Amino acid sequence: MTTTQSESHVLSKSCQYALRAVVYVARHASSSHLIGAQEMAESLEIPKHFLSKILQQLTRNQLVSSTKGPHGGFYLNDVNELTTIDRIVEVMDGPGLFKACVLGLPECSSTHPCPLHFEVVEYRDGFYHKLKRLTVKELAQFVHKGQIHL
Amino acid sequence: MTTTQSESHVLSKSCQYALRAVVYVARHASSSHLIGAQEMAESLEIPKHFLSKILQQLTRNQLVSSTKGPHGGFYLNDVNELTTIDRIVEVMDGPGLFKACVLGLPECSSTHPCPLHFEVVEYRDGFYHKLKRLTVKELAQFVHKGQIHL
DNA sequence: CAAATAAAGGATATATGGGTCTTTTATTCG
DNA sequence: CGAATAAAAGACCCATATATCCTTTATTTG
Repeated sequence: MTTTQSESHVLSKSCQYALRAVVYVARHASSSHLIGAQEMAESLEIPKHFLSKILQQLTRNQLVSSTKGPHGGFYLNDVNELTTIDRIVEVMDGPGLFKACVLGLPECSSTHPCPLHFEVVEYRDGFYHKLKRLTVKELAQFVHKGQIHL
Repeated sequence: MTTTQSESHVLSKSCQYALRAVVYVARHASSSHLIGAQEMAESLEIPKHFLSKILQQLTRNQLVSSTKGPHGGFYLNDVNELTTIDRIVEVMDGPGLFKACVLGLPECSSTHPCPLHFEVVEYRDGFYHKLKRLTVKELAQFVHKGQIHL
């Protein structure tokens, strides 16, 4: 009797790492003091090379900024700080996530719904709109307060 | 520039298949007319052998009933029909899903929250409680109405 | 009982996300 | 300029979800 349970998750690990990294950068970096992938990987306990890949991807999509060389590293410019969380998710996990059917059907909408559609849309959409309204800057500020941790 | 987007999902494919299969059985099987994995796989366009495995797992956990041999197949007994959807999800994807942190942190709760915790708990919990209140029987009945499809 | 049927079960293959390693490019500083 | 530093980029490996195949067990029917 082998009870195999597949792992499932709302956000991919890459995306989770990306969000934590961005918040970390928002909190610890400034234009005069950049943060390296090394330090970030250690603090957040994320595999270094994997994190580098993720930061690359974020940089390419202009969600974080970087410079090479000594004292180089990552930081957020004024535009980056106003990135909304849904953008990061979109870049990492693709645009399909917030539109996808719970049951995995290719066609599922209010005009052609799966049996679960009307039962659960509100949670998917609510989640989406929340992330759409939340900026990196705001999210990072939460960390100051109370017991909030990364 | 390789923009790798990992696919993410709330429910694993196995779980999605499981839910669709159970609803299919609820709608098409009766104690006098069982449904075979073959027919189900074709109708739902799910790989047959993979579906068989899933049905096995559901049967072992007594969420569906089955008999072997000619005219054998799957059906739901009175108890099976009252299974709530969250049970199926739990059996397929494990119990962790509805408790898991969005950011993947091992410790995350209202007393020790991640930055996103209070922003999104309501959607995770709302989703969970919805599935907890919904039975297979009820879900299957939705399919009768309107344009709902599997 | 024998043959046929279909689920149960186990072993194995494939695809993908996750993770590692090495080389190249850009930048800083002595 | 040359050495050191750190990101960018590409190749590669590993674990797991997904998918397939084959054998065994149970049940029905002639």
